[in-house]
Amino acid sequence: MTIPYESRRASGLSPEFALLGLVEIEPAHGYELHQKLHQQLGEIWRASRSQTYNILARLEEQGYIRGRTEAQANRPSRRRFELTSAGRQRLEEWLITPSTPSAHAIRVDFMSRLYFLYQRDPQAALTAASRQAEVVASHLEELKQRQAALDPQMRFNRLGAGLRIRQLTSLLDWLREVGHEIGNGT
Amino acid sequence: MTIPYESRRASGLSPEFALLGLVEIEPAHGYELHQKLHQQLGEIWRASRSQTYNILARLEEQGYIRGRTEAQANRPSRRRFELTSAGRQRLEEWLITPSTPSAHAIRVDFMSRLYFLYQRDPQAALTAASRQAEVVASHLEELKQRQAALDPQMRFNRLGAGLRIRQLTSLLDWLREVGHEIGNGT
DNA sequence: CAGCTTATACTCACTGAGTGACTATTCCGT
DNA sequence: ACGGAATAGTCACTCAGTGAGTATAAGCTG
Repeated sequence: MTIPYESRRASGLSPEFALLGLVEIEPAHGYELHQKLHQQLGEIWRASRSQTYNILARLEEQGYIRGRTEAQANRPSRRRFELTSAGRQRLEEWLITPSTPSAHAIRVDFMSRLYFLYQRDPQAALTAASRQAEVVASHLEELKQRQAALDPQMRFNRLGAGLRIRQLTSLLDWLREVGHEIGNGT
Repeated sequence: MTIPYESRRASGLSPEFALLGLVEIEPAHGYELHQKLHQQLGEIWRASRSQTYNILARLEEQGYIRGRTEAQANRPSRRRFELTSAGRQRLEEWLITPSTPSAHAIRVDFMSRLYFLYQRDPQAALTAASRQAEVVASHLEELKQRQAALDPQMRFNRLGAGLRIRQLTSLLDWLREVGHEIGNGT
């Protein structure tokens, strides 16, 4: 059995879905997508240009987007990408699936999801935020129990676990605040 | 001019230095190092066995460690690694250089440093912690200013920046607590 | 108006992170 | 006696991420 990609690499996030989302809003070529990523989600993702192209190439290879070369007079020709139906499906699935409860995943993956959901419907974003908060909260409980069970001798392991717990706690606060902020339109 | 490795990849942390540190304490072979990494720093790093071997291979290629194959009767032969002088130098340098001020770097890179420093001399660990706290604090100020300067229209960029600030703040609290905890020996 | 930088648009070759599957042998428990 | 853990390591792979390079036209500067 082939283990699906998502579970194989819960970390290792890249702006893959953000690019799918941008392409869905409007088909565009790589250079343009890279710019949008920077302007609109620049505090979230920091992909280099070649990284953006890399991801687009992979997405095309995997059949989630399809690019068509457009020749231009007086300019380098370019490839305009659009979603395939597989890509659309993948995007929709991502939009309704909470991120893994790590600080990093929330900051990049969840934030991207929130961005796209909000554009469609602020209410959907609100729902996503509270579902995400639940996932984080339950993971937090789990971590707390695990820490309690850690060998007290393993001091640095405990400290490490303690940091995680703290970070998740402040993450949770933030998630709830985001819910509020979206709720009452600023 | 070649840009040095460290600044090229401030993120992308791997248990590279943790392995150097373990080898310094006691020369060992890969399997053993992997186990120690798990037992002693398992809450911090989660490297697979092959990942550990990968890193060891690279470290050897780069001249930081040197491995000698030991044949064993009735067991697969193994390679015992020890630090080279370049490796020792690299390790010492790492030990006195604060981590980049991101949550992830603190959790893995800084924690590892603290672990090794503490074994040598709790006082050194204390110093490292307060130096690290300074670095984080100053980065935090920078972020706050950058957030204030962000276009308020870019709501999601602001939210993203806000989250970073929160995470860094709780990080800083934790760092100071760690200082205390080390200070009064429990 | 010659010459410089900047913007457009993409390609390539690379190092490094991280995983899973595989090879072999020995020891241990049932 | 026999299956499974433990010991010890290799291999081939995908994905993350960077820097340098290619080519052309628009814009501006002295």
